[in-house]
Amino acid sequence: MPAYRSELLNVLDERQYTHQITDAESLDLLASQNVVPGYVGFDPTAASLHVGSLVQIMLLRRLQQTGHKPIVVMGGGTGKIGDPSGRDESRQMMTNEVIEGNIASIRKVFERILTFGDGPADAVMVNNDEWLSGLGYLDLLRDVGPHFTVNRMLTFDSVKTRLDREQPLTFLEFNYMILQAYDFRELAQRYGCRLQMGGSDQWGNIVNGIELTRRSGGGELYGFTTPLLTTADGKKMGKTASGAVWLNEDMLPTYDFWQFWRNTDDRDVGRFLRLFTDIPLDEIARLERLEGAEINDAKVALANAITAMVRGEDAASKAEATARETFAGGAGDDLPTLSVGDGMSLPAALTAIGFTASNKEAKRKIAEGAVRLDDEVMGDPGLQVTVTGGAQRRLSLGRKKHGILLP
RNA sequence: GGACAGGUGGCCGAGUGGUUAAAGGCAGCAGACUGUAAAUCUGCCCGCGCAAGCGUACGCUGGUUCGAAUCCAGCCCUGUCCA
Repeated sequence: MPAYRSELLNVLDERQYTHQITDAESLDLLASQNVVPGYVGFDPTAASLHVGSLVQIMLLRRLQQTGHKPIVVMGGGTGKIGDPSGRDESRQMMTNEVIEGNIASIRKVFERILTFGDGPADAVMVNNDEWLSGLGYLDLLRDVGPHFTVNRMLTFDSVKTRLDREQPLTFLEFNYMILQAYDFRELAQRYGCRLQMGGSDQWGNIVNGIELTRRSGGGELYGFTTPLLTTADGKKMGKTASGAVWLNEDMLPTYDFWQFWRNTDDRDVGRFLRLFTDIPLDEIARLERLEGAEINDAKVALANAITAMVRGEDAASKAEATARETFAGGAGDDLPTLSVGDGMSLPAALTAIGFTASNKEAKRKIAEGAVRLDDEVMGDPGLQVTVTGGAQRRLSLGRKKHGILLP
């Protein structure tokens, strides 16, 4: 473990974000003497980022926590193209209005995690469409074209895997890396940005930006990547059963967000605590030593900390309270609710509350004995569910999905 | 532009005229076991319907046939090689 002189690299190292650094020594020196503006790029392909992007978001948070300036770059321009990295299919192109809407929505989460403003270490958010959309093709070719050889571009993983698999890679996507390199140089000029961070799959793109800038006399820039984050059972972060784990509240209820972290694999708990929370390292070490059922305390701490950061303190404590009540057999008020009116068939209720995707699936679950009403197994798919008076009933699918039925 | 090979359910991938809502695998959901974990075993896994049944589905559009994912024609898309 090399001890760095800058707080930035020490923190990143201790919390295990480090995968590769282009020139650790120089970056370390720079960060120990100056405020370093650094950026991470995000694609506004949806109205929310999901937990797969959280490591990168945390990089910006750590940057700010150690006194530097985070720049959130929204790939409004590059988003029109689509990064071929890790993708085997081309993305759909989006209209400007959709992209604008997505950026505004994504910004809400960043405002919780970073401090925005005009100060030297305040975060800023920029859209690379600002400079990319105005580029003239011939100008770009003359300016940037000479610095890239196709030979080299063909060696990049993102390109190679596509070609090896005999899958299409359009010229449009092939140009992605050039535009990302252009971004880095542009950010260096506009904001004095010196550092780009990202997942390990971005290494090639980052290095391109550094080289482009150096070759065109723009000075020395640095790159930092994190390891590709997978869960202990080898899956990519961010996707679960019912889809992506979205950061935005309107895309995923806070209770479900909290549950996602509460259900973390034992083996991931320590790592996630370091990466995704500000909990001090010695406290994390203590939590990590918990064994057997006690490790559940660490999972609650994890879920609370992340939920508080992304959704707010209140939302987090509500989710925790609901979970505690619910798993003790009660019904917390953060659970999904459904009004059944004068009565509703059981399968229809299961689908309406979002536990099953179709009535058909609901009936199968009923037949499997997975559906309970007030903790009593319901085996009759024809059952009409009613709620009388001011009462409420608890509808459950499996051990984990619970909801409240109202009249 | 030419030759050849392809386009199947969330993904991968069988299937060359009926018994195919379509093998198998992955992912997923549920049950058992547990600690709201993992691993393991079991069941399920297009939709509507209580059900009988019906409706959709194998790139698109037509056609042949009692019957087509499977045969024919045209079109669209992808890859490899050639020009």
